[in-house]
Amino acid sequence: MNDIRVRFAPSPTGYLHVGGARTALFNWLFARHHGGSFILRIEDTDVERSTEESARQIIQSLTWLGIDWDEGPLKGGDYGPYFQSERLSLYREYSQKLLDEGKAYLCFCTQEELAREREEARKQGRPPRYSGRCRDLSLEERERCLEEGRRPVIRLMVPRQGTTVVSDLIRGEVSFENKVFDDFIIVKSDGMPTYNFACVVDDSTMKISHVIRAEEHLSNTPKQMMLYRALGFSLPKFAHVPMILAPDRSKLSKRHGATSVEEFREQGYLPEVIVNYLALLGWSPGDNREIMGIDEIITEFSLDRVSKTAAVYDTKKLTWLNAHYIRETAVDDLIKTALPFLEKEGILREPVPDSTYQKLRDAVEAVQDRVKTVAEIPHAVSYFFSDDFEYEEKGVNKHFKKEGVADLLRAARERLAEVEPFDLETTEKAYRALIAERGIKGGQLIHPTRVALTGRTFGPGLFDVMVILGKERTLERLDRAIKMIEKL
RNA sequence: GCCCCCAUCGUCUAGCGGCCUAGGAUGCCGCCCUCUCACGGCGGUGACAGGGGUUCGAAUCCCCUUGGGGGUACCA
Repeated sequence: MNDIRVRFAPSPTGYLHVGGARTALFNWLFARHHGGSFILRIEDTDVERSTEESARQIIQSLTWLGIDWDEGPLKGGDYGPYFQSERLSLYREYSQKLLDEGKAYLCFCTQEELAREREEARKQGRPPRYSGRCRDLSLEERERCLEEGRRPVIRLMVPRQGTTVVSDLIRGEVSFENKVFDDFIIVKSDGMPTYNFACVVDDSTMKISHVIRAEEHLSNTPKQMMLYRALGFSLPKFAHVPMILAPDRSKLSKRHGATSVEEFREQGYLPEVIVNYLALLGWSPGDNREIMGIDEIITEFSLDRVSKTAAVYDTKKLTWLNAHYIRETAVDDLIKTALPFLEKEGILREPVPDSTYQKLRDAVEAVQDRVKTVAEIPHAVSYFFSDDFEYEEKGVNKHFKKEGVADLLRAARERLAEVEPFDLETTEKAYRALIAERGIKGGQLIHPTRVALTGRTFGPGLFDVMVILGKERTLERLDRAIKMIEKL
């Protein structure tokens, strides 16, 4: 492992959504490509919104995706702890240092005062920036405020002149006039560090070499650079990856349906599909490859092939990719991932006995290229496991209400009764013979039979269905359908 | 309001001055295969936001406009 160190630093305030997952993935790919370290750090300094449950959830989602970390929660490492809430003494140490060196100061303004000032400034068309009033507080004034029990925040003294230039690996040089920034808060009145401060202290003390994060942080970067300078830390390299937008081009949020990794999992998407798809959102290998295995992506990944344009994620393409992977997956592996779904839908219970497993295997194989998600499998195979199904109305109208269908099915039933062994070849031969004798089109017999056996007008090849069901159940279902048709 | 970023088919993208009458994928449409539905194969639809420059030559470089996104919090 070399000295390339990157991190993913989510705040545990909700599920891991596709944007976060993509950021995590790019960091991870970068680390794996270069043989560096990938660190997971939990940014739980927002006491109000952070939850342990959310942290657990994020960790679970990352694990499911196969994004593993070299240092972080559950794993440890030489630069821990990896929860910011456990690093408070570190932030205290550095904020005190800034205070001692006169690079930061205590501010006693209340949130109400500040809000009022902002409002005032907005009305007058001035930028809503903090005035810097408390910079010049006298020692006495400070003492008095402290004695009154006011809880100050700590602000960084920001240079009023000059320019801060961010050197971004993806966007090139981006410059900011220092005067657009105010003396921003680095420690809140509850003693917790703000994002910009904790982030800098941690990235530096954790020896992060490349800060790869979403573009929404680009505007924060000059502030962080000011902190690096004030603290005497050396700068990491920055790379701001484009955002992922919801289909309506707005920022991703809860109201956009399935945006969390967890939801995609529940909907029957495969982790390797999410990874493949996400890798292609904002990055491409440079040629026309789209279906790429994880190892392939790792060897090809490079930051200079990351685009600058925000991407809208499109579940249509995700679904296509998922269907493709499902087709390519070995049946036994597919069954393994489908089992929880099958169980949930009451199709079967674990442990699956050998005899059932064989049937399950045949059934899954039969529907494998007909489903787009694993979650569709239970419904697709349900009639193989339950005799108790309804006939589709469309099928009844179209195929059961035809003249002479009952008679035709009766004839078919008699032929099939004599078929031995009952396999693909023999069943089809029997049917073809009957079709020829009657001088009808294949579909005229095959369609009503399918409705009789499955209740549906679509599905796997009819003879596959017969063989998987077995002779006995095939005949039973034909009998049942004939009876039903006669009552129509 | 101010600051920053971005701009190729509906969507994801290739393109880094001539190879572009702009390539691939997905979606959609049609045809073929076929017992249905899928799969697969073939074909079609569809984009350089607009305007100025620079250049022998611009999707590619520069400027403006427009549009989209982000930031501007005691959120991260």
